[in-house]
Amino acid sequence: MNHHFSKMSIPVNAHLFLKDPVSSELGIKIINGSILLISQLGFEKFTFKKLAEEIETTEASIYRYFESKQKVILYLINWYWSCISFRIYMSTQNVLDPEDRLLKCIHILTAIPDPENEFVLDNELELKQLVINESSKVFLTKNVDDENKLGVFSEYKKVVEFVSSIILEINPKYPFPNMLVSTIMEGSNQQRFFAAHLPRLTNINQKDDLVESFFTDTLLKAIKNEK
Amino acid sequence: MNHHFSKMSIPVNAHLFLKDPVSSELGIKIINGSILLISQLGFEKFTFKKLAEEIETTEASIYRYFESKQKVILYLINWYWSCISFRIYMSTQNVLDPEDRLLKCIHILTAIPDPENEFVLDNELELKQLVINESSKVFLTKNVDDENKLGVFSEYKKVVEFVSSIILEINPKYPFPNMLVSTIMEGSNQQRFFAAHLPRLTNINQKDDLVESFFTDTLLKAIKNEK
DNA sequence: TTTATTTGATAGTAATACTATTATATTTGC
DNA sequence: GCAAATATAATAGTATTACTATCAAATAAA
Repeated sequence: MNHHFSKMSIPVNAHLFLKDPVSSELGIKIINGSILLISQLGFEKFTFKKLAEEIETTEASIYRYFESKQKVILYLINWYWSCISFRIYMSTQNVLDPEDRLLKCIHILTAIPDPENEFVLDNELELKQLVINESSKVFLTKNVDDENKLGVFSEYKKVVEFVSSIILEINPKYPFPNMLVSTIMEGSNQQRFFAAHLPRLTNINQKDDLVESFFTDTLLKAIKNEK
Repeated sequence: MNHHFSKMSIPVNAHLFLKDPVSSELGIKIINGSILLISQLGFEKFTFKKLAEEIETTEASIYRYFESKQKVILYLINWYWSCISFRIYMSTQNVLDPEDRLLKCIHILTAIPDPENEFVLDNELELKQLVINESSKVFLTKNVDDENKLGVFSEYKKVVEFVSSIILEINPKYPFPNMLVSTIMEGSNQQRFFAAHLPRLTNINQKDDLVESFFTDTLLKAIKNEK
Protein backbone atom coordinates (compact mmCIF):
# COMPACT_ATOMS: atom_id res chain seq x y z
CA MET A 1 0.00 0.00 0.00
CA ASN A 2 1.48 3.27 -1.04
CA HIS A 3 -0.06 6.67 -0.62
CA HIS A 4 0.90 9.90 -2.23
CA PHE A 5 2.82 12.49 -0.32
CA SER A 6 0.98 15.41 -1.84
CA LYS A 7 -2.44 13.87 -1.39
CA MET A 8 -2.19 12.95 2.26
CA SER A 9 -2.97 15.83 4.51
CA ILE A 10 -0.17 15.31 6.96
CA PRO A 11 0.11 18.61 8.79
CA VAL A 12 3.46 20.38 8.98
CA ASN A 13 4.11 23.44 11.10
CA ALA A 14 3.60 26.53 8.93
CA HIS A 15 6.52 28.39 10.48
CA LEU A 16 8.85 26.07 8.65
CA PHE A 17 8.20 27.37 5.14
CA LEU A 18 7.70 30.70 3.45
CA LYS A 19 5.43 29.18 0.84
CA ASP A 20 3.75 25.83 1.25
CA PRO A 21 5.76 23.38 -0.86
CA VAL A 22 2.88 20.95 -1.33
CA SER A 23 0.97 23.73 -3.10
CA SER A 24 3.01 23.59 -6.32
CA GLU A 25 5.00 21.38 -8.65
CA LEU A 26 8.23 23.16 -7.85
CA GLY A 27 7.53 22.83 -4.12
CA ILE A 28 7.11 19.07 -4.42
CA LYS A 29 10.30 18.88 -6.46
CA ILE A 30 12.12 20.78 -3.71
CA ILE A 31 10.91 18.30 -1.09
CA ASN A 32 11.74 15.20 -3.07
CA GLY A 33 15.05 16.61 -4.26
CA SER A 34 15.98 17.50 -0.69
CA ILE A 35 15.23 14.02 0.58
CA LEU A 36 17.39 12.58 -2.17
CA LEU A 37 20.31 14.97 -1.80
CA ILE A 38 20.40 15.07 1.99
CA SER A 39 20.45 11.27 1.96
CA GLN A 40 23.23 11.21 -0.59
CA LEU A 41 25.45 13.99 0.69
CA GLY A 42 24.57 14.30 4.36
CA PHE A 43 23.06 17.50 5.69
CA GLU A 44 26.36 19.39 6.01
CA LYS A 45 27.25 19.08 2.34
CA PHE A 46 23.70 19.60 1.12
CA THR A 47 23.30 23.07 -0.42
CA PHE A 48 20.55 24.91 -2.23
CA LYS A 49 22.87 25.37 -5.18
CA LYS A 50 23.27 21.62 -5.60
CA LEU A 51 19.55 21.14 -5.05
CA ALA A 52 18.79 23.77 -7.70
CA GLU A 53 20.99 21.92 -10.18
CA GLU A 54 19.41 18.58 -9.30
CA ILE A 55 15.82 19.72 -9.82
CA GLU A 56 16.70 22.19 -12.58
CA THR A 57 15.69 25.41 -10.98
CA THR A 58 17.59 28.27 -9.35
CA GLU A 59 18.76 28.95 -5.83
CA ALA A 60 16.62 32.07 -5.70
CA SER A 61 13.49 30.07 -6.47
CA ILE A 62 14.17 27.65 -3.64
CA TYR A 63 14.66 30.53 -1.25
CA ARG A 64 11.13 31.59 -1.98
CA TYR A 65 9.90 28.39 -0.37
CA PHE A 66 12.38 27.94 2.44
CA GLU A 67 14.32 30.50 4.40
CA SER A 68 17.30 28.16 4.96
CA LYS A 69 18.42 24.60 4.59
CA GLN A 70 17.80 24.10 8.33
CA LYS A 71 14.14 24.86 7.75
CA VAL A 72 14.02 22.31 4.95
CA ILE A 73 15.33 19.50 7.09
CA LEU A 74 13.10 20.57 9.98
CA TYR A 75 10.19 20.44 7.55
CA LEU A 76 11.09 16.91 6.50
CA ILE A 77 11.56 15.69 10.07
CA ASN A 78 8.34 17.37 11.11
CA TRP A 79 6.55 15.64 8.30
CA TYR A 80 8.07 12.32 9.35
CA TRP A 81 6.84 12.67 12.92
CA SER A 82 3.42 13.72 11.75
CA CYS A 83 3.39 10.61 9.71
CA ILE A 84 4.40 8.40 12.68
CA SER A 85 1.75 10.12 14.73
CA PHE A 86 -0.82 9.30 12.09
CA ARG A 87 0.28 5.68 11.94
CA ILE A 88 0.10 5.35 15.70
CA TYR A 89 -3.39 6.81 15.69
CA MET A 90 -4.52 4.43 12.96
CA SER A 91 -3.14 1.30 14.53
CA THR A 92 -4.25 1.87 18.14
CA GLN A 93 -7.69 3.28 17.51
CA ASN A 94 -9.65 0.09 17.96
CA VAL A 95 -7.37 -1.73 20.33
CA LEU A 96 -8.82 -2.08 23.79
CA ASP A 97 -6.03 -3.72 25.76
CA PRO A 98 -3.45 -1.06 26.71
CA GLU A 99 -0.57 -3.51 26.50
CA ASP A 100 -1.51 -4.37 22.94
CA ARG A 101 -1.73 -0.69 22.14
CA LEU A 102 1.69 -0.16 23.67
CA LEU A 103 3.21 -2.95 21.60
CA LYS A 104 1.76 -1.44 18.44
CA CYS A 105 3.32 1.89 19.30
CA ILE A 106 6.70 0.36 20.01
CA HIS A 107 6.53 -1.43 16.73
CA ILE A 108 5.84 1.77 14.85
CA LEU A 109 8.55 3.64 16.71
CA THR A 110 11.30 1.08 16.47
CA ALA A 111 10.78 -1.14 13.43
CA ILE A 112 11.47 -0.40 9.79
CA PRO A 113 7.99 -0.68 8.29
CA ASP A 114 7.40 -3.33 5.71
CA PRO A 115 5.62 -1.90 2.64
CA GLU A 116 4.36 -5.36 1.70
CA ASN A 117 2.18 -5.75 4.75
CA GLU A 118 1.91 -2.35 6.33
CA PHE A 119 0.41 0.98 5.54
CA VAL A 120 3.39 3.05 4.43
CA LEU A 121 3.23 6.56 3.07
CA ASP A 122 5.14 7.61 0.00
CA ASN A 123 8.65 8.70 0.95
CA GLU A 124 8.31 7.31 4.45
CA LEU A 125 11.13 4.79 4.19
CA GLU A 126 13.59 7.27 2.70
CA LEU A 127 12.59 9.74 5.37
CA LYS A 128 13.11 7.23 8.14
CA GLN A 129 16.65 6.67 6.92
CA LEU A 130 17.17 10.42 6.79
CA VAL A 131 15.86 10.76 10.34
CA ILE A 132 18.24 8.02 11.50
CA ASN A 133 21.25 9.70 9.93
CA GLU A 134 20.52 13.37 10.35
CA SER A 135 17.82 14.23 12.84
CA SER A 136 19.90 14.64 15.99
CA LYS A 137 21.94 17.37 14.33
CA VAL A 138 18.82 19.44 13.96
CA PHE A 139 17.87 19.17 17.63
CA LEU A 140 21.30 19.86 18.96
CA THR A 141 21.75 23.49 18.01
CA LYS A 142 21.73 26.82 19.74
CA ASN A 143 18.41 27.49 17.98
CA VAL A 144 16.43 24.71 19.68
CA ASP A 145 14.72 27.07 22.05
CA ASP A 146 13.55 29.40 19.29
CA GLU A 147 12.43 26.54 17.10
CA ASN A 148 10.68 25.00 20.05
CA LYS A 149 8.77 28.24 20.61
CA LEU A 150 7.54 28.05 17.04
CA GLY A 151 6.07 24.64 17.82
CA VAL A 152 8.44 22.72 15.60
CA PHE A 153 8.75 19.84 18.05
CA SER A 154 5.13 19.62 19.14
CA GLU A 155 4.33 16.64 16.95
CA TYR A 156 7.23 14.76 18.49
CA LYS A 157 6.13 15.70 21.99
CA LYS A 158 2.59 14.59 21.28
CA VAL A 159 3.85 11.14 20.33
CA VAL A 160 5.89 10.92 23.53
CA GLU A 161 2.95 11.96 25.64
CA PHE A 162 0.52 9.66 23.89
CA VAL A 163 2.69 6.60 24.43
CA SER A 164 3.51 7.70 27.99
CA SER A 165 -0.19 7.84 28.78
CA ILE A 166 -0.57 4.21 27.73
CA ILE A 167 2.31 3.28 30.02
CA LEU A 168 0.60 5.05 32.90
CA GLU A 169 -2.61 3.23 32.08
CA ILE A 170 -0.74 -0.04 32.55
CA ASN A 171 1.26 1.06 35.57
CA PRO A 172 0.10 4.37 37.08
CA LYS A 173 3.01 4.38 39.48
CA TYR A 174 5.79 4.16 36.90
CA PRO A 175 7.87 7.31 37.52
CA PHE A 176 9.66 7.80 34.18
CA PRO A 177 7.22 7.33 31.31
CA ASN A 178 8.36 10.24 29.15
CA MET A 179 12.04 9.50 29.65
CA LEU A 180 11.45 5.90 28.73
CA VAL A 181 9.55 6.74 25.57
CA SER A 182 11.91 9.44 24.34
CA THR A 183 14.86 7.16 25.07
CA ILE A 184 13.27 4.45 22.95
CA MET A 185 12.40 6.81 20.13
CA GLU A 186 15.89 8.24 19.86
CA GLY A 187 17.65 5.05 20.90
CA SER A 188 16.12 2.91 18.20
CA ASN A 189 17.35 5.25 15.48
CA GLN A 190 20.74 5.46 17.09
CA GLN A 191 21.06 1.68 17.32
CA ARG A 192 20.34 1.42 13.63
CA PHE A 193 23.06 3.94 12.91
CA PHE A 194 25.47 2.04 15.14
CA ALA A 195 24.54 -1.25 13.49
CA ALA A 196 25.48 0.22 10.13
CA HIS A 197 28.67 2.00 11.15
CA LEU A 198 29.86 1.06 14.63
CA PRO A 199 28.56 -2.47 15.07
CA ARG A 200 30.62 -3.17 18.16
CA LEU A 201 28.28 -0.82 20.02
CA THR A 202 25.37 -3.16 19.31
CA ASN A 203 24.43 -6.82 19.36
CA ILE A 204 22.88 -6.72 15.96
CA ASN A 205 23.81 -9.37 13.47
CA GLN A 206 23.09 -9.63 9.77
CA LYS A 207 20.23 -12.07 10.06
CA ASP A 208 17.58 -10.55 12.24
CA ASP A 209 16.63 -7.10 13.31
CA LEU A 210 17.02 -7.00 17.07
CA VAL A 211 16.14 -3.34 17.54
CA GLU A 212 12.45 -3.90 18.09
CA SER A 213 12.99 -6.92 20.34
CA PHE A 214 15.53 -5.13 22.49
CA PHE A 215 13.37 -2.08 23.08
CA THR A 216 10.20 -4.11 23.60
CA ASP A 217 11.97 -6.30 26.13
CA THR A 218 13.45 -3.30 27.95
CA LEU A 219 10.21 -1.39 28.00
CA LEU A 220 8.04 -4.21 29.27
CA LYS A 221 10.46 -5.09 32.04
CA ALA A 222 10.83 -1.46 32.98
CA ILE A 223 7.16 -0.75 33.47
CA LYS A 224 6.03 -4.06 34.87
CA ASN A 225 8.32 -4.89 37.67
CA GLU A 226 8.81 -3.17 40.93
CA LYS A 227 12.28 -3.04 42.35
CA MET B 1 40.21 17.03 43.87
CA ASN B 2 41.36 18.61 40.66
CA HIS B 3 44.01 17.35 38.35
CA HIS B 4 45.71 19.12 35.53
CA PHE B 5 44.81 18.40 31.98
CA SER B 6 48.34 18.60 30.74
CA LYS B 7 49.77 16.51 33.53
CA MET B 8 47.42 13.57 33.30
CA SER B 9 48.42 11.13 30.64
CA ILE B 10 45.02 10.52 29.21
CA PRO B 11 45.70 8.98 25.82
CA VAL B 12 44.16 10.50 22.71
CA ASN B 13 44.29 8.92 19.27
CA ALA B 14 47.27 10.39 17.40
CA HIS B 15 45.43 10.51 14.09
CA LEU B 16 43.40 13.38 15.43
CA PHE B 17 46.14 15.99 15.49
CA LEU B 18 49.03 17.03 13.28
CA LYS B 19 51.07 18.12 16.26
CA ASP B 20 50.34 17.03 19.81
CA PRO B 21 48.59 19.97 21.48
CA VAL B 22 49.61 18.98 25.00
CA SER B 23 53.24 19.37 23.95
CA SER B 24 53.20 23.18 23.89
CA GLU B 25 51.71 26.31 25.44
CA LEU B 26 49.94 27.21 22.23
CA GLY B 27 48.55 23.70 21.93
CA ILE B 28 47.01 23.88 25.41
CA LYS B 29 45.56 27.29 24.59
CA ILE B 30 43.98 25.81 21.45
CA ILE B 31 42.37 23.04 23.50
CA ASN B 32 41.06 25.29 26.24
CA GLY B 33 39.96 27.97 23.80
CA SER B 34 38.12 25.38 21.73
CA ILE B 35 36.26 24.04 24.74
CA LEU B 36 35.22 27.57 25.64
CA LEU B 37 34.19 28.67 22.16
CA ILE B 38 32.43 25.48 21.11
CA SER B 39 30.42 25.68 24.33
CA GLN B 40 29.58 29.32 23.72
CA LEU B 41 28.83 29.25 20.00
CA GLY B 42 27.97 25.63 19.28
CA PHE B 43 30.09 23.61 16.92
CA GLU B 44 28.54 24.96 13.70
CA LYS B 45 29.45 28.58 14.43
CA PHE B 46 32.83 27.76 15.90
CA THR B 47 35.63 28.74 13.50
CA PHE B 48 39.41 28.78 13.65
CA LYS B 49 39.33 32.49 12.92
CA LYS B 50 37.27 33.18 16.03
CA LEU B 51 39.45 30.81 18.03
CA ALA B 52 42.59 32.57 16.80
CA GLU B 53 41.20 35.90 17.95
CA GLU B 54 40.17 34.46 21.32
CA ILE B 55 43.58 32.99 22.13
CA GLU B 56 45.51 35.71 20.31
CA THR B 57 47.20 33.69 17.63
CA THR B 58 46.57 33.20 13.92
CA GLU B 59 44.46 30.79 11.93
CA ALA B 60 47.58 29.45 10.24
CA SER B 61 49.14 28.54 13.58
CA ILE B 62 46.06 26.58 14.64
CA TYR B 63 46.10 24.70 11.36
CA ARG B 64 49.56 23.48 12.28
CA TYR B 65 48.01 21.54 15.17
CA PHE B 66 44.70 20.45 13.71
CA GLU B 67 43.73 19.70 10.16
CA SER B 68 40.12 20.86 10.65
CA LYS B 69 37.62 21.86 13.28
CA GLN B 70 36.08 18.38 13.08
CA LYS B 71 39.38 16.94 14.24
CA VAL B 72 39.44 19.36 17.17
CA ILE B 73 36.04 18.33 18.44
CA LEU B 74 36.86 14.67 17.85
CA TYR B 75 40.00 15.21 19.89
CA LEU B 76 38.00 16.72 22.75
CA ILE B 77 35.40 13.98 22.71
CA ASN B 78 38.09 11.35 22.50
CA TRP B 79 39.77 12.89 25.50
CA TYR B 80 36.47 12.89 27.37
CA TRP B 81 35.88 9.20 26.75
CA SER B 82 39.45 8.37 27.74
CA CYS B 83 38.77 10.20 30.90
CA ILE B 84 35.54 8.27 31.58
CA SER B 85 37.39 5.08 30.84
CA PHE B 86 40.03 6.02 33.37
CA ARG B 87 37.40 6.85 35.99
CA ILE B 88 35.64 3.55 35.43
CA TYR B 89 38.91 1.69 35.78
CA MET B 90 39.74 3.52 39.01
CA SER B 91 36.40 3.00 40.66
CA THR B 92 35.84 -0.66 39.79
CA GLN B 93 39.34 -1.98 40.32
CA ASN B 94 38.87 -3.26 43.85
CA VAL B 95 35.18 -4.03 43.77
CA LEU B 96 34.46 -7.73 43.87
CA ASP B 97 30.69 -7.88 43.50
CA PRO B 98 29.80 -7.46 39.83
CA GLU B 99 26.56 -5.69 40.64
CA ASP B 100 28.42 -3.12 42.69
CA ARG B 101 30.85 -2.66 39.85
CA LEU B 102 27.98 -2.20 37.43
CA LEU B 103 26.38 0.44 39.61
CA LYS B 104 29.66 2.33 39.79
CA CYS B 105 29.88 2.28 35.99
CA ILE B 106 26.33 3.50 35.57
CA HIS B 107 27.02 6.28 38.00
CA ILE B 108 30.05 7.41 36.04
CA LEU B 109 28.23 7.16 32.73
CA THR B 110 25.02 8.90 33.72
CA ALA B 111 25.65 11.29 36.61
CA ILE B 112 27.22 14.72 36.55
CA PRO B 113 30.26 14.19 38.76
CA ASP B 114 30.50 16.18 41.95
CA PRO B 115 33.94 17.81 42.27
CA GLU B 116 33.50 18.09 46.05
CA ASN B 117 33.45 14.37 46.63
CA GLU B 118 34.68 12.77 43.48
CA PHE B 119 37.84 12.56 41.50
CA VAL B 120 37.28 14.99 38.64
CA LEU B 121 39.83 15.96 36.05
CA ASP B 122 40.39 19.53 35.04
CA ASN B 123 38.00 20.49 32.22
CA GLU B 124 35.94 17.37 32.71
CA LEU B 125 32.71 19.14 33.64
CA GLU B 126 32.93 21.60 30.76
CA LEU B 127 33.71 18.74 28.44
CA LYS B 128 30.76 16.71 29.68
CA GLN B 129 28.49 19.62 28.82
CA LEU B 130 30.13 19.88 25.41
CA VAL B 131 29.61 16.16 24.84
CA ILE B 132 25.94 16.51 25.80
CA ASN B 133 25.38 19.35 23.36
CA GLU B 134 27.62 18.49 20.47
CA SER B 135 28.86 14.92 20.39
CA SER B 136 26.14 13.28 18.30
CA LYS B 137 26.84 15.68 15.43
CA VAL B 138 30.33 14.27 15.19
CA PHE B 139 29.19 10.66 14.96
CA LEU B 140 26.48 11.32 12.46
CA THR B 141 28.47 12.21 9.40
CA LYS B 142 29.42 10.61 6.14
CA ASN B 143 32.97 10.38 7.52
CA VAL B 144 32.17 7.99 10.40
CA ASP B 145 33.52 5.00 8.59
CA ASP B 146 36.85 6.65 7.82
CA GLU B 147 37.17 8.03 11.31
CA ASN B 148 36.27 4.67 12.72
CA LYS B 149 39.06 3.08 10.69
CA LEU B 150 41.50 5.49 12.30
CA GLY B 151 40.42 4.18 15.70
CA VAL B 152 38.74 7.38 16.79
CA PHE B 153 35.89 5.56 18.51
CA SER B 154 37.87 2.75 20.07
CA GLU B 155 37.91 4.31 23.54
CA TYR B 156 34.14 4.57 23.40
CA LYS B 157 33.80 0.98 22.26
CA LYS B 158 36.09 -0.22 25.02
CA VAL B 159 33.83 1.36 27.63
CA VAL B 160 30.78 -0.28 26.07
CA GLU B 161 32.47 -3.65 26.02
CA PHE B 162 33.83 -3.35 29.54
CA VAL B 163 30.43 -2.56 31.01
CA SER B 164 28.78 -5.21 28.83
CA SER B 165 31.14 -7.81 30.21
CA ILE B 166 30.01 -6.99 33.75
CA ILE B 167 26.41 -7.43 32.65
CA LEU B 168 27.24 -10.83 31.21
CA GLU B 169 28.96 -11.75 34.46
CA ILE B 170 25.69 -11.05 36.27
CA ASN B 171 23.45 -12.63 33.66
CA PRO B 172 25.31 -14.62 30.99
CA LYS B 173 22.12 -15.14 29.04
CA TYR B 174 21.19 -11.50 28.58
CA PRO B 175 21.04 -11.05 24.79
CA PHE B 176 21.54 -7.28 24.38
CA PRO B 177 24.39 -6.11 26.61
CA ASN B 178 26.08 -3.77 24.13
CA MET B 179 22.83 -2.25 22.96
CA LEU B 180 21.79 -1.64 26.52
CA VAL B 181 25.06 0.02 27.46
CA SER B 182 25.33 2.21 24.38
CA THR B 183 21.69 3.20 24.77
CA ILE B 184 22.39 4.28 28.33
CA MET B 185 25.55 6.16 27.41
CA GLU B 186 23.90 8.15 24.65
CA GLY B 187 20.51 8.30 26.30
CA SER B 188 21.73 9.88 29.49
CA ASN B 189 23.31 12.75 27.61
CA GLN B 190 20.25 13.14 25.47
CA GLN B 191 17.94 13.23 28.48
CA ARG B 192 20.03 16.03 29.94
CA PHE B 193 19.71 17.96 26.71
CA PHE B 194 15.96 17.39 26.68
CA ALA B 195 15.66 18.42 30.31
CA ALA B 196 17.31 21.74 29.46
CA HIS B 197 15.47 22.46 26.20
CA LEU B 198 12.52 20.14 25.61
CA PRO B 199 11.42 19.21 29.12
CA ARG B 200 8.14 17.67 28.01
CA LEU B 201 10.20 14.80 26.62
CA THR B 202 11.39 13.95 30.14
CA ASN B 203 10.16 13.56 33.68
CA ILE B 204 12.90 15.65 35.14
CA ASN B 205 11.99 18.34 37.60
CA GLN B 206 14.09 21.13 39.05
CA LYS B 207 14.75 19.49 42.37
CA ASP B 208 16.42 16.20 41.75
CA ASP B 209 18.40 14.67 38.98
CA LEU B 210 16.43 11.64 37.82
CA VAL B 211 18.75 10.65 34.99
CA GLU B 212 20.86 8.28 37.03
CA SER B 213 17.85 6.75 38.81
CA PHE B 214 15.99 6.19 35.57
CA PHE B 215 18.86 4.46 33.82
CA THR B 216 19.83 2.44 36.89
CA ASP B 217 16.25 1.28 37.31
CA THR B 218 15.92 0.39 33.64
CA LEU B 219 19.22 -1.41 33.49
CA LEU B 220 18.72 -3.54 36.58
CA LYS B 221 15.25 -4.60 35.52
CA ALA B 222 16.45 -5.34 32.01
CA ILE B 223 19.23 -7.69 32.98
CA LYS B 224 17.65 -9.40 35.96
CA ASN B 225 14.30 -10.59 34.87
CA GLU B 226 13.34 -13.17 32.37
CA LYS B 227 10.30 -12.57 30.29
C1' DT C 1 76.16 30.87 17.75
C1' DT C 2 74.62 28.59 14.11
C1' DT C 3 70.67 26.03 12.96
C1' DA C 4 66.35 24.02 13.40
C1' DT C 5 61.85 24.63 14.82
C1' DT C 6 57.85 27.25 16.10
C1' DT C 7 55.01 31.07 15.55
C1' DG C 8 53.18 35.29 13.30
C1' DA C 9 51.67 38.16 9.48
C1' DT C 10 49.66 38.43 5.31
C1' DA C 11 47.52 36.98 1.06
C1' DG C 12 44.73 34.26 -1.61
C1' DT C 13 40.93 30.76 -3.19
C1' DA C 14 36.83 28.17 -3.96
C1' DA C 15 32.65 27.37 -1.78
C1' DT C 16 28.70 28.60 1.24
C1' DA C 17 24.62 30.92 2.62
C1' DC C 18 22.47 34.15 1.62
C1' DT C 19 20.05 39.04 -0.60
C1' DA C 20 18.69 41.90 -4.40
C1' DT C 21 17.18 43.10 -8.99
C1' DT C 22 15.12 42.57 -13.16
C1' DA C 23 13.13 39.96 -16.81
C1' DT C 24 10.11 36.41 -18.40
C1' DA C 25 6.64 33.09 -18.13
C1' DT C 26 2.15 31.43 -16.37
C1' DT C 27 -2.16 31.72 -14.15
C1' DT C 28 -6.39 34.04 -12.81
C1' DG C 29 -10.15 37.29 -12.73
C1' DC C 30 -13.15 39.73 -15.27
C1' DG D 1 -9.22 37.49 -24.57
C1' DC D 2 -6.53 40.68 -22.00
C1' DA D 3 -4.80 43.11 -18.12
C1' DA D 4 -3.10 42.20 -13.67
C1' DA D 5 -1.24 39.43 -10.44
C1' DT D 6 1.82 35.88 -9.32
C1' DA D 7 5.51 32.47 -9.99
C1' DT D 8 9.78 31.42 -11.81
C1' DA D 9 14.34 32.20 -14.07
C1' DA D 10 18.63 34.59 -14.81
C1' DT D 11 22.10 37.05 -13.09
C1' DA D 12 24.88 39.55 -9.87
C1' DG D 13 26.69 40.54 -5.57
C1' DT D 14 28.29 40.06 -0.41
C1' DA D 15 30.21 38.53 3.83
C1' DT D 16 31.88 34.47 5.80
C1' DT D 17 33.99 29.91 5.89
C1' DA D 18 37.46 26.52 5.47
C1' DC D 19 41.16 26.12 3.99
C1' DT D 20 46.47 26.63 1.46
C1' DA D 21 50.72 29.07 0.61
C1' DT D 22 54.54 32.05 1.47
C1' DC D 23 57.82 34.39 4.05
C1' DA D 24 59.63 36.71 8.01
C1' DA D 25 60.49 36.92 12.93
C1' DA D 26 61.08 34.87 17.33
C1' DT D 27 62.61 31.14 20.18
C1' DA D 28 64.93 26.88 21.51
C1' DA D 29 68.30 23.15 20.81
C1' DA D 30 72.96 21.59 19.24
